Formats: sequence, C-alpha cells, structure tokens
Amino acid sequence: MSEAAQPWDGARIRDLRASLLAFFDEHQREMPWRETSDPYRIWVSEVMLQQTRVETVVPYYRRWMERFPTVRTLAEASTDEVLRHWQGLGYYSRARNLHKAARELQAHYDGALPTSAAELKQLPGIGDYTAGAVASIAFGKAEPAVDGNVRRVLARLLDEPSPTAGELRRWASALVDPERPGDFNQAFMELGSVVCVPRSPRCRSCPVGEYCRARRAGTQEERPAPKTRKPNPRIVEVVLVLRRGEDRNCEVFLRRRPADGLLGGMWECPSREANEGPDSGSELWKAQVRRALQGLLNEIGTGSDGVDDLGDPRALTSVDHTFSHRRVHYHPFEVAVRPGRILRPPEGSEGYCRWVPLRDRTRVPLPVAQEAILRDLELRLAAGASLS
DNA sequence: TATGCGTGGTT
DNA sequence: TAACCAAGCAT
Repeated sequence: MSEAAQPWDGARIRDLRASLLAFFDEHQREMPWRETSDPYRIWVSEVMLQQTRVETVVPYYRRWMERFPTVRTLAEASTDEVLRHWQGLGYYSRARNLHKAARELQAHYDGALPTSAAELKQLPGIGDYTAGAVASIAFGKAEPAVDGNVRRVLARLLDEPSPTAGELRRWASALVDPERPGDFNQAFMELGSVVCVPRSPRCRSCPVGEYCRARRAGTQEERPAPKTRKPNPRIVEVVLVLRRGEDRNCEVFLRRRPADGLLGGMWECPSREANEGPDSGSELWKAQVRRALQGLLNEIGTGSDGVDDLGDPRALTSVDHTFSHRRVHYHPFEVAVRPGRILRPPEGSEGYCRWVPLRDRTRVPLPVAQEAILRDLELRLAAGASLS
C-alpha cells in the first residue's frame, strides 16, 4: 500500500545500513548468546527474550544451557524439568512450545533446525519475529525481524503514529542489510533499547537521527501512539495449604494445573475463586472460606476425613500477585492432617497431584505467588509458630 | 484485529 | 500507588 510513506532511496538505505552497523560494531552489549553461532542457542535466546528484558533472561539462559545444551537433551527432558528451568520467567507456554518443538525436530529432523523463516514459523512458539530473528542471526538470511524496538524506531523515523504490522514488515524488509542481516536486525533492536527508548529518547546520540521525521517534527515522544488497555480484573482466591507433618520436614499437597491457559502445567496448592474478600464482613468471609476449603477437599477426593480443625483453619499471610491480565489476592489457609491418619491422592490421579516435601519443592515448577505462599509457611514452621 | 498469557523494573 | 512496558505468540 503506502509505498510513498517510505522516503528512502537506494543511497539513503545504504547509508542507514552503514550507520546502524557501525553503531552496533561500536556499542553492542555483551550477551551470552552473542558468543555462539549454534542455531539452537540462538533460538532459545530469542524465545526467552519474547516480552522479557535482557538482564532478566541472562541467568535463565545460562542455567538452561547447562542443563539442555542441545535439541536432543531438551527433547528427552520431562515437562516438569523444562518448566522448572523456566520458573519465574513467565509466559510458560513459551517453555511448553520450545519443548514440543524440540521433540518434533528430534523426531523428524535429527534435531536440526530448518534454515528458512517460513519453515521456522511452522514450529510452535515461533512467529514472524522469532522466525526472522533466527533465520537472519543463525542462518544469514535477509529476513526482517520486527519487535517492539523496531516498531518504535520505524514509527519515529517515519513519524507514523500507528503503523500496521504489514507496513512495518515491508519497511524492515527494505532496510535489512543482505550482507549482514543478523547484525543489522540486532543493531536495529539495540538502537531501540539503548538510544531510541520509549521515554526521553537520546536523540543527540542517534546514529540515524538525520533521517528521523519525528525528531524533526518534535513528536518523538508521541511515536508510536500508546495502545488502549483494559483494566485488570481483581480476583480473590482461597488457597488450601494442606500439610502432613509438623515441622519444616512436612509435606504439602500440590496439584498440577491443566496444560493450557494461565500457568499451564505449573504446580500449586489447590485453590478456588471467592466471591468477595475479607472486607465484606468477617462472618460472611469465614463461612465462605470454610465452604471453599471443604469444596477443595471434596475436589481432591478426601472429604474432611483425616483433616483437623476445618472449623477454624489457620490463616497464613495473604499474597497479592499481578498477572498479565488479572490481579489476584491469595488467601492461604493452613489445614493439617491429623497425626496417624493417612490422606492419599485419589486413585488414578498419579502425576496430577502429589504430596511434596516442603524443603524439596524445587523439584516441581511453582508459580511465583505459590512459592511465596510456601516460603511463608516454611518460615512459620521454622520459627515454631505452628506449635502454639 | 482483539484478547489472553507472567514477571519485574521504571517512572 | 498505579500505569507502563519489555527481542511476541496463539487463537
């Protein structure tokens, strides 16, 4: 469509490429995945970097490569172990898709990645951006890679408030340097994350400032235009912290969430949504808590048999957690199994729920909020607070 | 095209 | 405190 929106002729394109590559050669930051040409490692880094900051990714990337150095080692690992190495990074479907893709590659292509962007895009978890990034960085293909940085830089260069994905892709395709496509794409992103930042961009240090329409117009702070967001709903959840044993050596009852959706495949204490929080009236709240806990016990197939003192469960420290699209106020309640009674996970549910030693909980992947709940429990038990 | 999907840092 | 946002993908 609007070819006219792209003001660059051949000479300017060559100059833009040279300026960006010179900037990259001079100012690029050190990153562990820039020390390798292994397509697998570059792929993993790109997936980890989706919606995630470089500094956050680095330690995860190092641990990942120590444990899963090849497609094969990843393909042969269990879902739990894969998710454990992703624990805390968020967007857990990335880990599940990476695992699934590794198994496909190992099964059909002897563990080798395809080299074209179109083929890469067929793999789960690889979209337009990641396909272009891996194809250009690992395989030297002249493919565009439009991430949030590139989108912002292009919107400013052309002073376009809301460029479409198609426009961005066309502009980036025209710009990418066929001689050094991987370096060019990384240079574009590096510029966005170091110089052409969202607020207060450092235009005086910009290597391509002479081509920037927004800078000339003084509109760089307004490009691109912000997206509208829906407010996050606030949810209250009652959490059943079922404990077997008296001290830090106790076990807790955990179950695995369904493979899809929020925190898919992660483990947690059983919980259910409440209608209202504790502010809505103490007696009402207490009754609701008892009903929720009893319902959870029924769900996991135990009833109240063997469970102590459900009439007055012990409230633990509440935990607030913000997810990408909701805010949850967790109210954990500690329920102890009466000594001498044996409470078993329901038959046929093996692998779906289990007792886990509190001190060994790193063996299962836990969401951040669940880890906070269990850490609080551990501290209380260590302090002897449960012996009152 | 719009929405769901984590977490942590910055302002 | 709350809003914003970061090397996006799937549906």
